[in-house]
Amino acid sequence: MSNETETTEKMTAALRKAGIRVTKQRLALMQVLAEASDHPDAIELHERAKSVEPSVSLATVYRTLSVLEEGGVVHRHAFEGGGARFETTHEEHHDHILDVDTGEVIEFHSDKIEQLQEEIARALGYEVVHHRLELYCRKKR
Amino acid sequence: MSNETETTEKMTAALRKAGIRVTKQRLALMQVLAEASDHPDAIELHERAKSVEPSVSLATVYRTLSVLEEGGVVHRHAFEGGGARFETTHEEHHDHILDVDTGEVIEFHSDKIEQLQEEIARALGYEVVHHRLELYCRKKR
DNA sequence: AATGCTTATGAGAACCATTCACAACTGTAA
DNA sequence: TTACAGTTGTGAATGGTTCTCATAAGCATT
Repeated sequence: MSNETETTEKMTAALRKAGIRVTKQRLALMQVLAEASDHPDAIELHERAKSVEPSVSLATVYRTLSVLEEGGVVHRHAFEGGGARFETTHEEHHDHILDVDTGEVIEFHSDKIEQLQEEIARALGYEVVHHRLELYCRKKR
Repeated sequence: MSNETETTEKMTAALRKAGIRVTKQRLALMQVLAEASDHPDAIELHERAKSVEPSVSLATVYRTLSVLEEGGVVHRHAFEGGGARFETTHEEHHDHILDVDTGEVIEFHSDKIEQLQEEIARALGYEVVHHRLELYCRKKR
């Protein structure tokens, strides 16, 4: 059994379980997302998905991404400049460093910062629903 | 001498100093910005500016906001949902809490968080050019 | 005050990412 | 295999923002 078939079967099972119909378009996009280690935008995901399954339309990419986002499978990021970029949800929450010169995205996490955020919100009578922390950076030389 | 005239003169001087032509549209928008204590978007600023000087067009609002942003007079924020929102640059840098129910914006600042950000970036070989920290919150009850 | 040069303006078209509308198609359960 | 609800591709619509271009206005110089 090839790896491809294996992942496809897993995805099929996951969709069935969630009561979402298994279509070739959805499988193609999910495969592309699973293989992506960067943070592609919808256009890029559309390109990649088309090379797996040519019948995928951009509208379906957007529709599927919304479904997957609601299901907690992917995260949508609105970094500065350009459209939304996506990544598959993985184990740990993290924030992002963006290289302002290359556009590269680096992930990081700080419990201390998260804790301080909670404290600040609490002191003002709020509780944090979610947050956005992006460091726009330049490589030191 | 009325207060209005006084601020108008100050703004006129500031524009002249920066080598930017003084127009009634720019004065109107700057007055509106100076009076705003919230974080209005371009449409809202256009509404307010029109009530001061009816000839202000939306295009000019956008153009002027860009000029003022480049000059460091205003900050542009891209919070989740809807268009950009603006505020006049004041003394201290700060981040934002957004009430997810009301859309209200609260400003806060944490030296500790800023310091941790620097440390994290430095450890990864980067220096922070600017950052974005937004806490999407709900009022505690 | 009139001149001339340059920049700013209003109106509406253009843009771009994203969503929508709808008729055709397809997955799924019976 | 059928029937029906969920999904799809296409192309049009949307909404915020920027652009184009002819006209208007600011400002330094007479």
